[in-house]
Amino acid sequence: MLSKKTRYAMMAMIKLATEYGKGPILIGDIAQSENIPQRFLENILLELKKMGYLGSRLGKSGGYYLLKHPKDVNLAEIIRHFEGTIALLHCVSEKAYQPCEFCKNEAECKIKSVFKDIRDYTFRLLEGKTLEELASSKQTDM
Amino acid sequence: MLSKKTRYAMMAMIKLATEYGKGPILIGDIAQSENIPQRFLENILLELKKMGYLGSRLGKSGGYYLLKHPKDVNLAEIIRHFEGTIALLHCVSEKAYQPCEFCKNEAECKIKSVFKDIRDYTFRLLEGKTLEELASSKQTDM
DNA sequence: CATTAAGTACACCGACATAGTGTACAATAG
DNA sequence: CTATTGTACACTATGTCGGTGTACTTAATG
Repeated sequence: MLSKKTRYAMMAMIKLATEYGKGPILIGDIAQSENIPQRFLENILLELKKMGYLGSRLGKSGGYYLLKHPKDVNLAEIIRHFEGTIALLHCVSEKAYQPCEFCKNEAECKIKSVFKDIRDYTFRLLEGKTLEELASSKQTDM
Repeated sequence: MLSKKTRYAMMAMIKLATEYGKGPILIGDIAQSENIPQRFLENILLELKKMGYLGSRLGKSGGYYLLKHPKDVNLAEIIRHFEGTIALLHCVSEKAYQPCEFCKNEAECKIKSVFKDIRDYTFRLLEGKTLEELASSKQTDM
């Protein structure tokens, strides 16, 4: 199950994608339209900024805005950052791989192949979902 | 990411499947061969017993044994029980469905369809992996 | 230049989940 | 009867999640 933080991050990014090119958007506006506690959202947006996705402007008429083009950001990257990995087991993760702590012989492990298959499928789908696509279908929010 | 408890449960079940029909297996033997802390494993086996998968015998020559045939138990049920759901979002879960707390119009939500797709694929694969299949390939452990 | 509206920084916190452990008891084989 | 096994369940240590508190910095505007 994804954490709230991850879901909030996705929602905020999609919102910012729908407003792409319109200049800075207030945290408060995002919080309100996406139903996210504002103080929590501040932390998340700051984190997304440090990841290089967002820019911000201080002071009056400040706010956050997408730095990258919506077609260049997909759900896989966002989820991977906030969840640590896409995979259900470390031993099948690409970016957070750790050798299995139990397996005596990973190559022969049949469980591993199922989870690897699941991770690959999941990754492929999430990677294919760009903010552009998600924003365009957004009469409604997530 | 799956919890240790879930992984331990899967491993213990596979181990018991490899010993299916051989009578009760000691907790200690499972703990040792699968590298699971014994006291923790006790809790897990008890839980699996309450789920109806395992039987047990007390006293000398006691232990746990699979009640169901290994071909009648799959990974999906085990994971679902210990993780609560297979899905990454409640709103796409079959067994732990909850309406999306954010979505104003779930039917139109494009994110939902991706996660539904992922859940369905994951479930299909895990459901197809029976203990019988996993035990037969088990020169090595998970 | 003062005021006000924004984001920034980061420490802190309560609640809950995870991963166990302690202790005492009950059943069974031999 | 006794040793060996599982049973029961309360407890605990640690970490993560989902925030909040407080003070500060920057920028627009009038």
